[in-house]
Amino acid sequence: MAKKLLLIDGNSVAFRAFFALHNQLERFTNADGLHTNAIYGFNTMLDRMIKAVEPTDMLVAFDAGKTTFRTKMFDDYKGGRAKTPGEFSEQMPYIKKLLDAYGIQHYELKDYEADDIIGTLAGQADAAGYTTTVVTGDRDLTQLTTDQTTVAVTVKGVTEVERYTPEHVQEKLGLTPTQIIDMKGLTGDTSDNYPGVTKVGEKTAIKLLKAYGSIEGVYENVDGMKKSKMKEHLIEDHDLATRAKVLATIKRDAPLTVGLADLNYSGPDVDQLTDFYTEMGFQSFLKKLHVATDEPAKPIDYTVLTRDNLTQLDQFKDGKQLDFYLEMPTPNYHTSAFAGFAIGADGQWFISRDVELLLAENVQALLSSQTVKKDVFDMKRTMVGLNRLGIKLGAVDFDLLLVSYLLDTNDNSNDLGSLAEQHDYTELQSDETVYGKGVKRAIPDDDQVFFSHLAHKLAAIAALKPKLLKELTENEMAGLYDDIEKPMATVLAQMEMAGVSVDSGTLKAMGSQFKERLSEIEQTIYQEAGEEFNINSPKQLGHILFEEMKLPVIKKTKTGYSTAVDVLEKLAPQAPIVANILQYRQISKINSTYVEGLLEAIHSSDQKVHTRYLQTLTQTGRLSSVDPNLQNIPVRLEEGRKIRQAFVPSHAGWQIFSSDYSQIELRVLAHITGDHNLQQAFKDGEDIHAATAMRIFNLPSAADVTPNIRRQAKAVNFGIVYGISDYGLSQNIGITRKQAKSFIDAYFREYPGVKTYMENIVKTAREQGYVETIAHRRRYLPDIKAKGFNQRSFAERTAMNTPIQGSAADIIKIAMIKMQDRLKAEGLKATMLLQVHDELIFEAPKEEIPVLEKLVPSVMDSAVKLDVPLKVESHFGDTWYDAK
DNA sequence: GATGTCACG
DNA sequence: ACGTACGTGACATCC
Repeated sequence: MAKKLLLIDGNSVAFRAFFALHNQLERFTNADGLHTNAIYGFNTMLDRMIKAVEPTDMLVAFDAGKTTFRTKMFDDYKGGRAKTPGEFSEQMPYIKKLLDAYGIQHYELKDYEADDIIGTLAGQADAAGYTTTVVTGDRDLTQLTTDQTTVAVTVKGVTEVERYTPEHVQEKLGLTPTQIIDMKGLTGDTSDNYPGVTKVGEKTAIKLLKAYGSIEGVYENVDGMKKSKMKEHLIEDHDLATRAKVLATIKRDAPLTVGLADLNYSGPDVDQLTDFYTEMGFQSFLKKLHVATDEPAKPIDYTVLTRDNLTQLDQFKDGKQLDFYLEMPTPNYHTSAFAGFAIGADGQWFISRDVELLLAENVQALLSSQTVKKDVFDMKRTMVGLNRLGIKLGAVDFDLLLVSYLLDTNDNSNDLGSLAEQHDYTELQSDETVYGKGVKRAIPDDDQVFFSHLAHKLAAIAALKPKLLKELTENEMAGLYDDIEKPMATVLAQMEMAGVSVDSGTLKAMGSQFKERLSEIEQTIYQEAGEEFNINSPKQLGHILFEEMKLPVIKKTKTGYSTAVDVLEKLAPQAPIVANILQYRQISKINSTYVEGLLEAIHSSDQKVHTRYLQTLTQTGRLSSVDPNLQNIPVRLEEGRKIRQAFVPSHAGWQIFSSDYSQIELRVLAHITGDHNLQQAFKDGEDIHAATAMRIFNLPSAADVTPNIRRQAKAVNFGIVYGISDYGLSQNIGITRKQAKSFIDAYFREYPGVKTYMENIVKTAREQGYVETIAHRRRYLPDIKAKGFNQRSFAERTAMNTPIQGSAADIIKIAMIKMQDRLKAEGLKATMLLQVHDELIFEAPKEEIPVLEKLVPSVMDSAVKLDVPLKVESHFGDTWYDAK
């Protein structure tokens, strides 16, 4: 196995940890009065790094004492430093004790600093082909960076690190890692108290090194430099620079008495660590430790169900409730195999791997019964799964997944075990623990292991039901659950099962056209660039555009030059290659995601795609769609829109019918803010963007609203919904920040109710910790009180946006439930297929189209009663493309 | 697995 | 001065 070495600069990280938690110094003491903040912080860092690196070998290096070869060389090395606080020193022995419990080597060497130990080992590790990570709080160690050695420097506290690779050093400083030593030589180091060349700081040093490569190079050329103060200083301080370089150079050949062979890391000694945490009073680590150490599952009673004992289930016939769980090993329940099931109540659990047993008459009767209530985890998944076996699931009472999502959208997991644990039910292991993860994930062969896991799942559902339903009622969300989300799950299951027919012939034809065009554009681009490269690689593309072709850099990303559309659009006039790249990107996106991706998703059995709507994912209450995502099929640009021609009705003589809410979010805004002017505009049926334009730009008549002015007003309207900032608006429509600010001020002046609402909703969020939608859907916003401006601002914008986006989601969900009822009640063949946030898409026999044209809008616009009217527009045609 | 990019509302 | 629009998912690249 590949060796991965983690080297930690003990003193430096401990010191960082001490100061990161310095303001909490008095909170962090154990029963004996020992300060523990540095130990705690060190442990946190250790856990994170071990998790991130997954090292096979580890060592923590410490400084040995006051004197080192550096102080021998220069008395005042690290002189003038403030005395180490006693509260810090007292913790050092315990950090070493912590390391012992972790089974991690630690080492110090007389006359050498921790850096030198690390430098030496990292060098040996590179030579031996290890991958090495160095953790330190000291930027100087970045000189150790190589292709195999990454240096992670702590920033802000100890848990966040900046990773230096040779590329990152190059990008940040424009230097190679070894040139960092020369830089330190030129600049000196005030914290280590040694001077370099007078008046030479980082900037000057980098410039010199870029020109001459090294300190030696600088001095070889110093005579030829033109006369300047800098030249004088360089000559005058030559000795200082030479000495500083030696001081800054980390030893790669310290006489260590440990070697790579001694560093094997195989995990902590849990007993020893438990004792240590107990001594330190680290409750949270104690808890984590015992969660992390896969405790064996608690024994649980269950009965293996067979053909011979099926009648035992008849005891539940007259029962009021029954727990049921159907295990499918992969996420996509439209295609997953069946691994088994569990059924029962009140601690009587019946388990089997054989889902055929569910087809037995008495079992089917229980599942489809309208009087025997079922408690499950993920009813939609269960319904679709059972449907594949030809079984209906009737009368679901409690869906643990759905309820726990509603209670807190933040901690939603799709794993029953993790979810149960979040609600303090710890007897159920996670699927990852029992089944494994990644390629190793598999249903256990061992019946005992698998069956007890399934039995535990039922036990968890049963145990959590009363508690969670009580919380739901306390939070006024019982109605949301009973009247919206639960029926919604059934409707969604039906839509998913129905699926949408996709004409693969159309897609394939489009695909070959796209491929042809792509290779043409590709050749043009290569010619314009003068070389071949991977256009899909932002890294290579950035190199070509900004280094080879020297185009101006407009925006940078974390890792390099940004090549996003807005950047490329600005560059397009300067070089023809840019327009071609944009074209290439557009087509390649359409082809890979929507032609090839969609073709992959077509079920060969019925030539349809069956998406899965994720009902318990978004923070606002919207749905999301995966596998394939049918909520982002292109529409804005004609090129992509053509993809919709491949979405066709599943029967001859049928058509696609679509209805969408017009401006639903702005209508919701008008409703919940109660703003008179905004409400009036909708009541009068005005063009809302034009109306806003007239108001904020103070235009006398509708004739004065030019398309451009309307576009700007539209952006302001959107901005308001998103929780506006002047900067955001200015970026969006390309105006100055000041102009944007004046637009916003004007908006709030004209719509004062909106202003009051925005102020109040943020205040409410701060006071109660959450915001809610018209259907009482909650979103908790813990960051609303965050110290960081950025975090807090984000939470504030979210507080403004969520009630709007979320209420719109509530409305269309209600409409969908009513719609499905009406289709059935009216005896229509029309089928609801898709939901795209504010629109519903159906397929129907041509004859039913006139019916739908009346029925769908009337159901949608009467779904809820708002203070403003809801408006719905409809379209239809032979394909989704034509329903426009 | 993270990152950048781009498709949608 | 902070550094930004809200909510999603899929793909390709590169480590």
